[in-house]
Amino acid sequence: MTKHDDELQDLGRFSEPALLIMISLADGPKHGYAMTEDIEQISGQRLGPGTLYGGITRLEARGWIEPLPSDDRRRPYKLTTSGHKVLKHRLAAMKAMAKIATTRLADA
Amino acid sequence: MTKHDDELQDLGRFSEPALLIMISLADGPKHGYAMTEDIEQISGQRLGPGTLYGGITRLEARGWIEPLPSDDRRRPYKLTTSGHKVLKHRLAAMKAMAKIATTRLADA
DNA sequence: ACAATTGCTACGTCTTGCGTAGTATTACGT
DNA sequence: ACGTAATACTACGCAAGACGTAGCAATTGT
Repeated sequence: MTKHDDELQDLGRFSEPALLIMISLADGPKHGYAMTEDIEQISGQRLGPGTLYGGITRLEARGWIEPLPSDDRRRPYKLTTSGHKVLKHRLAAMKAMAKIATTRLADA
Repeated sequence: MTKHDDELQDLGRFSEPALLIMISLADGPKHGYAMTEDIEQISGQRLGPGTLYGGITRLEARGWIEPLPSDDRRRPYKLTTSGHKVLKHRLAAMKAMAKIATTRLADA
């Protein structure tokens, strides 16, 4: 497996919160609190601070998101190029899985 | 929120492994080892025994899958009615999220 | 008979999820 | 101007899940 594939393959535990955070940033840069509200809008679930900022920290450590220079107490983040690529890849996999699964449920 | 909604909403950490296991069973009953291979086929990732049987145990505890009478040393499981419903709901949510996210990535 | 595969159990550890508490700042109503 | 609510985080800690390793019995293939 190439190094390139490693990055796309090595998703670790690509958890729900981390995914939601990245999707939230797909829109454009946002700070934590804005993500909470955006995620609540699109998914119906509100992440507590522990979940949210924990996820943000891990995503930053992986290089999938990065902080932008902040003027005030807000800490905005954006998707990195790498993060963008990973998200895209992940979404394609999700769609493929959902399609297979739906067919299976329907046939059974 | 009604009790019915609770069941659909309270997904806990509806993790990747647990989802894969349920999708694998959407096909029809399978035992653990067969799930491993099926999951590898459809998702490209092979779950180790710790991940797999841990997930199975938790899904059974939640009442989303249940064991079938076994003739030999294999332990087959099937989706319960509740599990079927939860999976269906979950897939719909996944698709909706994937759609939103894809649009966001494309527009940005 | 021997090796490989099947099928699972039983751990232990590391990572995540997630709730709570706390703090400081801004916005809003009265 | 004052109090309250909302904004925006940090820090902490427990619980649950992910995941690897080791081990073992039964079955299959050569």
